[in-house]
Amino acid sequence: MKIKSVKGTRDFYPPEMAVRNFIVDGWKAASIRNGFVEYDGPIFEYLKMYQVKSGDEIVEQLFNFEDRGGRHLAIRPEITPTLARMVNQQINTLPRPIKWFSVPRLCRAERPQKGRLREFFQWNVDIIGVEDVLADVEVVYCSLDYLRSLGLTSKDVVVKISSRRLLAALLKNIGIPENKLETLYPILDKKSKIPQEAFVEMLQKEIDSTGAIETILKLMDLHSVDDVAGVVNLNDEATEALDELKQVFTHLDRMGVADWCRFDMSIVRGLAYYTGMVFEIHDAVGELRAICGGGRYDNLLSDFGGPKVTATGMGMGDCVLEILLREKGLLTDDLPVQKLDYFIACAGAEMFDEAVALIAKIRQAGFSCNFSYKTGSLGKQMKQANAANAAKCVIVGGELKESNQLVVKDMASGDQELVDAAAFLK
RNA sequence: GUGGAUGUAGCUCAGUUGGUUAGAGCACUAGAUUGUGGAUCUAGGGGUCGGGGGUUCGAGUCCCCUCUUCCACCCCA
Repeated sequence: MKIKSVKGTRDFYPPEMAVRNFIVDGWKAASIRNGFVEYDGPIFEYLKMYQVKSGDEIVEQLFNFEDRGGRHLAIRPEITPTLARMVNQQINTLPRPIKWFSVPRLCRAERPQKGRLREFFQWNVDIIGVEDVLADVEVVYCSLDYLRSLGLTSKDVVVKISSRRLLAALLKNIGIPENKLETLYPILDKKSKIPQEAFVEMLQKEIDSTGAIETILKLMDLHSVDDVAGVVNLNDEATEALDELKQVFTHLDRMGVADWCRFDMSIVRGLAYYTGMVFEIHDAVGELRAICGGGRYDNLLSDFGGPKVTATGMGMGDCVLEILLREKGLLTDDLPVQKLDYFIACAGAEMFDEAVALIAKIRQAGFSCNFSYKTGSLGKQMKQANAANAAKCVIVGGELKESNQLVVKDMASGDQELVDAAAFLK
């Protein structure tokens, strides 16, 4: 029976693995440049852990199962709950601030479509224990530092920034009752994804005051934090939240990434989990789903039974990123699969034993080394050396017996030289 | 979960109103080439035409079901 790969999964043959490593290695390097330390958790957790934050409807969207001990478990669809659990467990001994990153493999039981699969990798960076908005800014900066390192520019991607805190304060300011906020957030989040009329219609279902709707529409179109005060009279909470967000943009400017960023009140983010600054990074054209998203979540640790500790972070998936990089020509299919230091070619079967000894010696010296199992023609072995991406090819031939010498050939230049076997690798 | 499109070799695709033994390019393997790689030439392997059922003397081709992949919706942590 022929077994197929499972819906929404990918097989990473060496060329695909090279692409994955290219992306993941970049993520790790950027994390380290920005002072983050790596962590990881288990790939499955108690199902209950994901229900705490997202409710029962989440169960249908993740892979869950019961183990032989009757435990209800789920393959992780995100790593933030695991992070919260891990930090809570050792909150009293961990030095703060906690700046951690991870590149977990995640699974979600959703229907696959462009930029979304059932199994993927997601880069996460989080800062726990810093209340200052500088931490939020650092998370944004770190994401941009990575994207810039790939060759993307502020013409290719845009960071859309808003604040949950500001949004809540402004809505209350224009007479929206507190208990309406939760229903309004998902609607506002749709602003840029649906036609204007449909958006207004959805607002009308929830809000009676036409004045309030007009104000919301004006707010949604603003592109600068400085214009907010001109649309709404600010109460103390709104003023404070606005000052905080202005501070975010000031820091971004200091760090030299202000031209990548803009204020956009339609960035709300799905769940009620965020408490402060929120952001998404999109392709400039706006044709793909978000490359990256994140924000401040000050209540999550306490929601998971820990003390009240502030946190901010972001996640970036590999699927949309790969599509964008290909579109921009920053990812080619001929990415080098793997390099090899030495390939040993054996000129004549009678030299094979010496060749085998040499291979072991090279590997012991810490170099990568490969060879052909068949002592066919030398030309054939050179072909293999080439296919293996070898930097150098060592030919073991008559010279070894005649004068104890090896032929070392540089595969890139084609130059070759005779080297004393005793001095080789010394 | 809903809707639309799709499926022929590892990949990209031909395949006439239904008609003999289903083809090409690339890739792969071997040879030309037992002391020199990327090129060239020659040969070869590789297919239950996604799977199952039906119509027909006869199905890659027509019909039904199912699966996959892609796209959109729902959702997006």
